[in-house]
Amino acid sequence: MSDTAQSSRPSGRAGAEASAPPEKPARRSDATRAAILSAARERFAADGYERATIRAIARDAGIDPSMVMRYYGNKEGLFAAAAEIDLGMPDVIWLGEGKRPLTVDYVHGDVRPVGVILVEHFLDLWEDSEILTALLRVGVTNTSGAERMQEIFKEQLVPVAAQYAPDPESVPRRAALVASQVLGMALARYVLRFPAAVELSREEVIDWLGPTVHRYLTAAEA
Amino acid sequence: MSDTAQSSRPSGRAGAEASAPPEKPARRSDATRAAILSAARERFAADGYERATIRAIARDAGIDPSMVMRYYGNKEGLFAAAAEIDLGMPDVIWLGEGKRPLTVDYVHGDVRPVGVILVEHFLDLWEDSEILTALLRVGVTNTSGAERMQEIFKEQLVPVAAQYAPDPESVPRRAALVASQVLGMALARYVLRFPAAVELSREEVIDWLGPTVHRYLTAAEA
DNA sequence: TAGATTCGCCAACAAGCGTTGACCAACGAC
DNA sequence: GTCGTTGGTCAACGCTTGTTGGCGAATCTA
Repeated sequence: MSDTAQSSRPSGRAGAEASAPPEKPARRSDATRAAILSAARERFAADGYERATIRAIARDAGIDPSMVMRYYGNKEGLFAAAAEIDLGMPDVIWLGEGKRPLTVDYVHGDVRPVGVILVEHFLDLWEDSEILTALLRVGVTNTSGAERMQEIFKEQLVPVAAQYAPDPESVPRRAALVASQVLGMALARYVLRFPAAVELSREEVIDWLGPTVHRYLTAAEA
Repeated sequence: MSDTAQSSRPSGRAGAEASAPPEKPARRSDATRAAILSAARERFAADGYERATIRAIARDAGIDPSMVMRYYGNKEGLFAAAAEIDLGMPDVIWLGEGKRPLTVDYVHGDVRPVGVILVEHFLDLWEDSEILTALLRVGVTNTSGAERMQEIFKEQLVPVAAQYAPDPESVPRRAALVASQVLGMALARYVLRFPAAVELSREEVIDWLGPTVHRYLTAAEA
């Protein structure tokens, strides 16, 4: 409850600057907010939802627990804010036409099979930040965490699958298959830390999973 | 602390019966113990470690919370007892020699590719009981849960991989790859419940994952 | 029948949780 | 300088958790 500031945007700062993002007050407490969010991601990633206590997060951020409540309403709200994720899926286009369709990743100027590009991209995502670990650890035991994962799957992975599936009706199925393999490797490697999965080199993971993902996306149905 | 009964096994019941399993006192409270264990598995599967409270488990089992402590020492002990799992991996042998090695499952008299047999077996495991769901939900946020999964992986899945890997040195890697795909599908389908993964028919899962698992086990390295 | 043991319930504990509201200090506008 | 707004701390609340010890009833042993 309470909007933090409902009747207090009369003066010059609110709607006068750039108009691309509708609102950006730039408050004095932004540093604190960011510290809370960062600490929350760390704790959620390390401990999951229940054991990541607001008190511990506040301690990590160097502030009082009540600040968390003030800025994010409650624990659910804090998690929702911390689990705001953009997978940044590579902007790819279809190049091949025969048996081995290729794609180009505009950002990296890469021309390789989709499967390989995607697996590499996911490895980067999981290793560059702990936010996906947090989401997975929470999603497994928390309803709203699982719903968040479903949204991300639907809004960010399905569209990629739609570019490659030979049959539009099979798109969600294919996306689910890709998710199962990618999430499964993340689970074994970054969450459960199976030694044999951790010891796989980046190249090995790409070489083994790339073709699998590629097949899930592009192969004719059984 | 306290062994439940340290100086109280003098009389005739203890070591007198069948000698195959070393000890089987057959206590009067076995029904209660079983009820607790069953309720615990349900709760751990549904809620994960933290939210599966001893009080809730006791309520489900229709007894007092203190009974749980008496019989299993503490919550950790209860989980350890509830997570005692035998995957019952099919007793398989190598039949093929060319490109498509086959196996026979002695129990079912089945002759098909290993990948298919394994995927089918895991589907049965996940659907016939909630114990694997419990283990996965707990393993993701709880250290001893994760360790339990590592043990099961090492003792029950790696030996299967050892029968098929062309190179003995690659066995753990291949087992990890298989685990990543099988666990990933279980995660998407039974834990996170991605609609697209839930809607896959049993046959579709087998047709898509079977070849993947088969390749992870038997293909030459990249 | 007498005694010991097992089984179960009850009441309580110390600790930790999310959350709240009162209060003080710094800042910005006029 | 004054005053409203914001940023932050402190102490406490009601509740739930894992865990403990005592006590009565049922059961087994003899």
